[in-house]
Amino acid sequence: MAEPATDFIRQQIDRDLAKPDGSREVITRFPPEPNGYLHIGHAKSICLNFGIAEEYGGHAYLRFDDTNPLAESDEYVEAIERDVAWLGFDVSGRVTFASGYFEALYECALELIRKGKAFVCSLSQAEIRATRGTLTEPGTNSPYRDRTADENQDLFARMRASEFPDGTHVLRARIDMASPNLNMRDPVLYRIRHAAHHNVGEAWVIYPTYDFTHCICDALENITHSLCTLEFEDHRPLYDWVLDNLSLNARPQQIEFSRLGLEHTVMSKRLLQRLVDEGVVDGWDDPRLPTLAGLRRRGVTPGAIRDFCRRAGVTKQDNQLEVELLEFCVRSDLEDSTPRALGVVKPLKVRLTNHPGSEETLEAPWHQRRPEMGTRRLPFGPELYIDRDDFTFSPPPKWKRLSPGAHVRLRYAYIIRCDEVVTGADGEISELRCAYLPDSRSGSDTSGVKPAGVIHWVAAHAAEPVQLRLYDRLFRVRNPKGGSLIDDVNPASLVTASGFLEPAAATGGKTHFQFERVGYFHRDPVLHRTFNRIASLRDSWRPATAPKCA
RNA sequence: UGGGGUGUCGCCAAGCGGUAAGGCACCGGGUUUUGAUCCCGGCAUACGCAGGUUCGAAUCCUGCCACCCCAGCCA
Repeated sequence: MAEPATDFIRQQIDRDLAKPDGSREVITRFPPEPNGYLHIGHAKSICLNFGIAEEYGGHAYLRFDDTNPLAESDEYVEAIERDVAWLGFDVSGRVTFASGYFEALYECALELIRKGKAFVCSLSQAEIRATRGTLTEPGTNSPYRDRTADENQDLFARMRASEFPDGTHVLRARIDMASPNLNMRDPVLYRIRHAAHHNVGEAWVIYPTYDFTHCICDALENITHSLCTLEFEDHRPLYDWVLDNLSLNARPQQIEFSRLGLEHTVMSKRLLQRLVDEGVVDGWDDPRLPTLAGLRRRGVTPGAIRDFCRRAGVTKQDNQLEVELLEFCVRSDLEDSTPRALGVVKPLKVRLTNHPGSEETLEAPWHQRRPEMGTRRLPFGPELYIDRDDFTFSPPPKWKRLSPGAHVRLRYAYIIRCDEVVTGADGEISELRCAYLPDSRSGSDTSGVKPAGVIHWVAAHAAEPVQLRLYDRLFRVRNPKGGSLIDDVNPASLVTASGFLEPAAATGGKTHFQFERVGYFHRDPVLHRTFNRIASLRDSWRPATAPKCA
C-alpha cells in the first residue's frame, strides 16, 4: 500500500541533495496561524512536511505563525497540536512560535534599516493603498522613503517603545514602487498594534508581517525546504529579497504546491465559520465538516487521511478530488481493522411462529477473516428485528433478500421462511411471521435448503436501542460557493434513525464497527448510544428494472 | 489590459525527445453465509488549440485559447 511517493518537490530535494556543495539534511516546517481549526487541506501539508522530513532522515517543526495578535489564541494552538498528533506525527520538542523570534526579527529589521533597505513610513493606511498603483500602473514613492538611517532607527525604536498609536507609522521595505509584482512595492514589514498577544502578552506593540517573518523564521530554524501553497508564489521574490539583504547564514528555499480541493464541501475558514455561525452544522467538530475535528468525530481514521493525501499527490495543478476517493480510503483502512456487528437501521419485527420461545445464545466471530479478534455472544430468540429494506412484497429478479414464501439466512444463525405479512391499519407492514429451520444453524446446517441470501438481524429481547446518524455529503453541489452556500446544503446531509444493535457491540469499549451489510460506524464520543456512519458499504446491487442513477 | 502560475481518461496523477504508468470512479466476469471484501478482465491512436523543429514530440520552439492567484498595516 505504501508506495514511495515521488513528486516534483521530492525530486527537487533529490537534486538539492545531489549537489556536491549542497546541504545533506532536510528540514521542513508546518506553519499554521493559530486562528482556526485544521482541516483536511492542512492534512496534506502536514503529511508533506512531516512525511518528507521522515523520509529523508531530517525533522519537521510545527511552527505557529502568530504575528497577528488580533486573530490568534491559545485555544487554537492547543487544538492544532492535538490534531497534528492525532494524524500520527510526533511534534514533541519541535513546536515553535514565530513570536518566539520577535527579538531576532527586530534585530533583522534594524539591519535592513542600517543598510538603507527599510524605512519608517508615516503615510496612513489609505494613503499607502492609494500610492501602491494598480495591476497595470506603477505606484509612487512614499514621501518618507528617503529618511536617513538614523532617523529611521530612531523612529522604529520609538515605535517599539510604544510612543505612537496604531496606524501612525509602519516599517516598509525599500524595494521598487514600479515593480510589476505588487508584493515588491515597498511592502509593510512592521505595524503598530497595541493588543495583547496570546503568547507574548504585552511585551510588544509592533508586530512583524508574514512576509518579513516567515523567511527569517525559516532561516533561523535552518529550514531547507519551505513548502507552501500556490498563492504564495508571488511572495517568493520578497522572501528571497529579505534573506538576500540580511546576514543570516541559512538559505531556505520556498517551493509552492497546490492546495487540496475536495468536492461537495468547503475548505475556506470564512465559509466554514459561516456554517458554524448560522447553525447549519453543530460546531467545528460536526462530522459533516472537513475539519480534522469533524472527521475524527465522524470516525475517519488518521490512517485513512494519510492514505488519501498520499493518493492525492502533490503538484501545482488546481484540483478538486472526488469524495469517492476519501470514502475508498476510509473503507480500505477499516475493512481489515474493524470488528463486525449486527445493527438494524429501520427495524421490522419478525416473529418466528415455530420457535419454542426459549432464548438461545449463538457465537459469532468479530471478524470472519481475522479469528484473532475473537468472538462475541449473539442472543437469538422468537422475536427479531430485520431491516425493512430487506423485505419486499414483490421481489425484482435476482432479489437476494426476504419476500413472501422465500428463504433467507439470518447471518450467523438460522434460515427463515416468510409465511405471513401482517399489515397495520395504515397499510404499513407491521410484522412478518416466519418459520425458522431448527436444523439450519450456521456451521451445522443439515437442512439442505439453499436460501436466497443472507440478511442481518437483532434479537428483540436483547436489542439495544441506538441512534444512528447517517451522514452524507454536506453540499449537493460539487463546488459550493459563498453566494448560495446555504441553499446548496444537502437537506439529507444528516438523517437520524432509531435502530437496534446487538448487545456485545452496544456495550463494551469498541469504538469502530462495520455493521454488516450497512456500513462503517463510530461510537460518538459525546452523545450516548449514538453511532455515526463513517461511510456506507459499497453497493453494486441494482434492480434490473430500475437502474441506479449517479 | 501588468505580473505570477496551470492545462495528459469522469476525478486525481506518472511521464523529463523514442512511440500514453498507476489509483479512484465506471463496466464485465469469478469466489463468497456481508449484493461487502478478495480475484481476474475492460476502460486516452491520444496529451488545451494551431503551426514549426526532428527519422521520431505529451515532452523542444512559436503563436493563440482557457482557468487559477496578486492591488491587507491577514496569513
